[in-house]
Amino acid sequence: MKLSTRSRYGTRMMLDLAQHYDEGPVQIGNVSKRENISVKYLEQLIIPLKKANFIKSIRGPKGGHMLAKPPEEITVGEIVRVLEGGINLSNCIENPEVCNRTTRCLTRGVWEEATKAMYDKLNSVTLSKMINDDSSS
Amino acid sequence: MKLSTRSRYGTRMMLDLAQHYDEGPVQIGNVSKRENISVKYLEQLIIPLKKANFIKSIRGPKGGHMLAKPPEEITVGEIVRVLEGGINLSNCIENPEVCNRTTRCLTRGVWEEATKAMYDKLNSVTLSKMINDDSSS
DNA sequence: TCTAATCTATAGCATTTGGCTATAGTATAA
DNA sequence: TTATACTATAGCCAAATGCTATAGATTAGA
Repeated sequence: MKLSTRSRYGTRMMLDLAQHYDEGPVQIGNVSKRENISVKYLEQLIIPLKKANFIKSIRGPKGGHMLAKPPEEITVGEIVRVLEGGINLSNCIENPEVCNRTTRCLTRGVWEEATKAMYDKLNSVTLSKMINDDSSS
Repeated sequence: MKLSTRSRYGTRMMLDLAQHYDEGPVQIGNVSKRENISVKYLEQLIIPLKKANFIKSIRGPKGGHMLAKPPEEITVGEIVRVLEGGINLSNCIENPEVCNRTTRCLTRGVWEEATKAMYDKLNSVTLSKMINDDSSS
């Protein structure tokens, strides 16, 4: 019942980009140093985030990555949804055949509701909110 | 980001026991047949549930297992907490050294809040509620 | 035009975790 | 005393995770 490092590292990267928003493109190597995450791993996380239109990239020398929209318009929930494999606590929703007759549906609803509660919370937090709420910066 | 089968199977077993509450001890073999879960796997799940005082067992022939308290006093959240390994989306709470300086604490709070939101929901659902809410029974 | 600095894509692998099975018991009602 | 239950621990296979490596494509600037 852990979030994958994809989500957690990806969120940290997005937060790093948010902190350097308006400073032009940020090189992935710099994010790597600051966040202590391998360049190659970050590169993998960038791909889906670009496809989801959260990051835009500029190629060539002096290129780099930056948020595709302002930090107040990106929520943690969106980032997690993009990076995490599935978004449900159980997969009996997509695959009803894993249920047996006796307690079918009895447990399903709870897992759905709990998943929703979690994402509702994550959706309520934007990158700018995270930065502003930080008391140590 | 899936719940383990321990939690899901364990919840189904508890639900099964709840449905046969007041019928005397339930043999693990019967739960196994009804829920289509291996006896040996169920036996493993019973141990922690007994330690947490959610199940009591009677040995010998005609023995079996039963809920240690009424279904309305047991919540899904309690069951999941007992059966799931960790209860947090991230383990940077217990192990602060996995955090790096730059974004320390910035992300931690979100994971904590989302975890709490999920458990708040699970804690609000009792076994009896699940049975009564079922429209197909 | 060339090239260094960057981003892109895919494959692969080592470790961990999850999910389950097997073995060897212990306890007890009939 | 024995069949029917429950208890405890070890081990194994498969899948997922977390990361690394290799090869290549793009492009601003000299």
